[in-house]
Amino acid sequence: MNNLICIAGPTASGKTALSIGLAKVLGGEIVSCDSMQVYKRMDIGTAKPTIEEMAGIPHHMLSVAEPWEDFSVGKYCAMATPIVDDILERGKTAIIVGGTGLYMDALIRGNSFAPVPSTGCREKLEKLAAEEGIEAVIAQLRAVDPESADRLHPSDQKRIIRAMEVYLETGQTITEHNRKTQEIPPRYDPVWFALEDANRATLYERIDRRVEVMLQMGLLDEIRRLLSEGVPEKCTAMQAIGYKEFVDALQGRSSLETATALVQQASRNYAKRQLTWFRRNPNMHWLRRESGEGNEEILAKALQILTEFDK
RNA sequence: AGGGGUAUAGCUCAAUUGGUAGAGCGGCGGUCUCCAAAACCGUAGGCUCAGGGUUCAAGUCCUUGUGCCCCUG
Repeated sequence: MNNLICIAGPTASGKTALSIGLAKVLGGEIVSCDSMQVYKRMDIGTAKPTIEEMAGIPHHMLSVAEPWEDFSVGKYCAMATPIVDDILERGKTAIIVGGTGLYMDALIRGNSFAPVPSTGCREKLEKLAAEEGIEAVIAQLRAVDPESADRLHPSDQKRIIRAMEVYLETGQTITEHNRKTQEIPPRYDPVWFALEDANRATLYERIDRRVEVMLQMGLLDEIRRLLSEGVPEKCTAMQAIGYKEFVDALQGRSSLETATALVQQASRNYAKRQLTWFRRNPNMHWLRRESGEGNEEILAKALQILTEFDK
C-alpha cells in the first residue's frame, strides 16, 4: 500500500479538487507544493483552496511565510519534509499537491542545496556581468568548472552566476555538487499523478476565466491590502503572476484591461512550462481530462490507478 | 456621395532607387538542482486583399474592384 501521492499539473487544471477528493477517500492530509501559496494573505491570486473547499481536511505548507520574505526551494524542503514524515508516521496518506515542479522534485528526491551566499558574492558577480559582460563571469567559471561553462547557454546569466557563486561559497563546483546529490537515492517513492486536458485550448479558456473570477473575488483589494501594509513591490511574492501586473494597474502604470490580459497571457505561458516540466517525469501517471469530463471522472481515473498499485 | 490613406505570418508592424519577404508578440517543442508564478533555448507559420496591366523581374509601378480608417458634405 502506497501512502504517498503526488499530484502535479498546470495551473487551473483541477489539482485542488482532485487532492481533496482523494484525501476524503483515502483519509489523507494535503501538503501544498506551490512556491506562491506559501505566502500569507496572498489567497485569491494564488488560488489557495478556501476553508469550505478544504472540507476539514488538514492542509500543510499554505501561508507559512510573510510576503516580504524571500522563500526558496531549500526553505520549502526544510519545512515540508518533517511534515510529510509526520503524516506517514501517523499512518495516514500524504498527498503532495502543487504546480511548482522544482519544489516537488526536490522534496521527493530529498535534494540538498548548496547555500545561497550571504556574503554578497552574488551581487558582485551580477555587477561584474553588468559592467564587463557575462563573458567575464563565464571565463571565471570556465577556469574552475569547465563542464558548467560549456553546459550553460551564454544567455542564461542567472545560472552562470549561480554556478560561479556555489564554487566561491563552498569550494566545490556545482557540477560536483549536483553529481553527488544525484547519487543519493530518492527520499520518497510516491505514486505520481499529473492532470492534463485533452485539448490545450480548454485549459487556456479555463485559465482566462479564472483570472476574471479572481478579480470578482476581490483580488485587487487583496493586493491593495498587501501594498498598504508595506510589502515591497519588487519582492519575490509580489512578482507572482497576477500580482505584479495588477500592481502596475493600481499604480496607474497600465489599465485594468491591459493588466488582465497580461495576467491571462502569463498564466497560459506558465501552464505550458509546467506541463513541460512534469512530462519528463517517467513515473508520471497522466490523468487526461477529455472535453466535458468533470472532477468526478478524474477522481475515478486516479482511484482506478491506485487500486492497481495495491495488487 | 467626393477627397485622402491603408490592405504583408494568428496579432502589431518591417522590407534600401522594382531583384520572388523579415521582426516582435502569440503558437508549438524543450532546458531547468535555492529569485522557479523565475530565467533561458529551439522551431513552424505568408497564393504579400482580389482581377488585369507594365517589366527580364512587382509586396514595391499603373488600373479596376472590395474591405477598413480619416476628412468634407
